Amino acid sequence: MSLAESISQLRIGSGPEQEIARQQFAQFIQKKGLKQTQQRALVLEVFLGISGHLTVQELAEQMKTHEPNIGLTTVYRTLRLLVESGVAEERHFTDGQARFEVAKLGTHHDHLICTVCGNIFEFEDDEIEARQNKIATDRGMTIRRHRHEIYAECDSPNNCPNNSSTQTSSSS
Amino acid sequence: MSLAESISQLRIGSGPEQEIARQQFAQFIQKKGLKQTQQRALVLEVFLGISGHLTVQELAEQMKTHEPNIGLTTVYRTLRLLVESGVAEERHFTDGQARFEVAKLGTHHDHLICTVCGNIFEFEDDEIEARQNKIATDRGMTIRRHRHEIYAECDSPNNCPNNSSTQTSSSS
DNA sequence: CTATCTGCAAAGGTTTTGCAATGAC
DNA sequence: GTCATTGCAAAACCTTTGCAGATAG
Repeated sequence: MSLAESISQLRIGSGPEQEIARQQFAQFIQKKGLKQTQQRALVLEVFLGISGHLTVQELAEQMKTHEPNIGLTTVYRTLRLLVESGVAEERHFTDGQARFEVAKLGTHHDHLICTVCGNIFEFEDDEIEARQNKIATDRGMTIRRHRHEIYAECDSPNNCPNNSSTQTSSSS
Repeated sequence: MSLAESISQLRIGSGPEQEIARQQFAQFIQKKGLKQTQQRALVLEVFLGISGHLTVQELAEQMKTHEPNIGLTTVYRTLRLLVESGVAEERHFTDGQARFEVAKLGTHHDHLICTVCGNIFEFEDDEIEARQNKIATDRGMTIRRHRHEIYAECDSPNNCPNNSSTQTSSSS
């Protein structure tokens, strides 16, 4: 089957993190009494293979290069399962679209978003994390999670790999 | 006209912050060659009068108590102008809906959200702001704005004024 | 074989757009 | 008088749901 071949191909070049994610998802599927299907495997592999913050549309596009018959609905449903299983994380930036990224367990990474080219960088700062904890504990509260997004303009567009493509019309 | 009367009424009780916002919006309108209309004034006044994070629907509802004929489209369009002018800020929490809040000029207020009672506190931390700036400038970027939300649980529910109800109003 | 899964189409909800009439300047 | 603005309806958009056929266990 070409679908199975695609999945095997995609697996080449994967690291230990991907392996953990696969096991995590497989366990989740079993525990819930669900079934392991080729479509789910494909969604997982494509998702793991792409590092970034993907919309469902972008993911579905990539998916279709491997299996044109895959339905948008399946991508949505599988993505929800991936979030439930802890493999993926769902985020909402300023546009109305949901974006998904690989959940990196333990490491908090926040986002620096370029308002010129839409590029998304990740950052982490222990000092900020520490101050956050203080802010919460000062009020007798315990942090569950947090979200930190910085929207900035790149001074030199060379920074941004995709400054000439996918422009979102903004002029001010 | 009842619309004008509504606007006048709404203005009563406003503080200096609202006055600044009005001027800012008026300047924006003029600079852009746009026109000052009663609908825009009403949207602005209702928006300024409500402290909180409102969806367009909620705002439109409030609007209709003053002027039933106002269209949802106008609310959307005016809200966009308010964001452009810097008077309002648009946010996206986990649901798909956009929420708007009054942009408090100069003072960055970030959010500490209690996951137990839904209360929203505001905080500000110079150290965090400084680290943010460094993160952006290190990559040759200039910060336009940022978004920092901490989700936490209150240890002692007494902290939270509205832990027993579902109020979203703040007491400052 | 049975229960889940898939893909299509249709529905759901939020936001945008086209257009004739209205209103601001 | 001119050009932006309004409100309605319709479209566009993202996401979910219903259903008959296909598939995993």
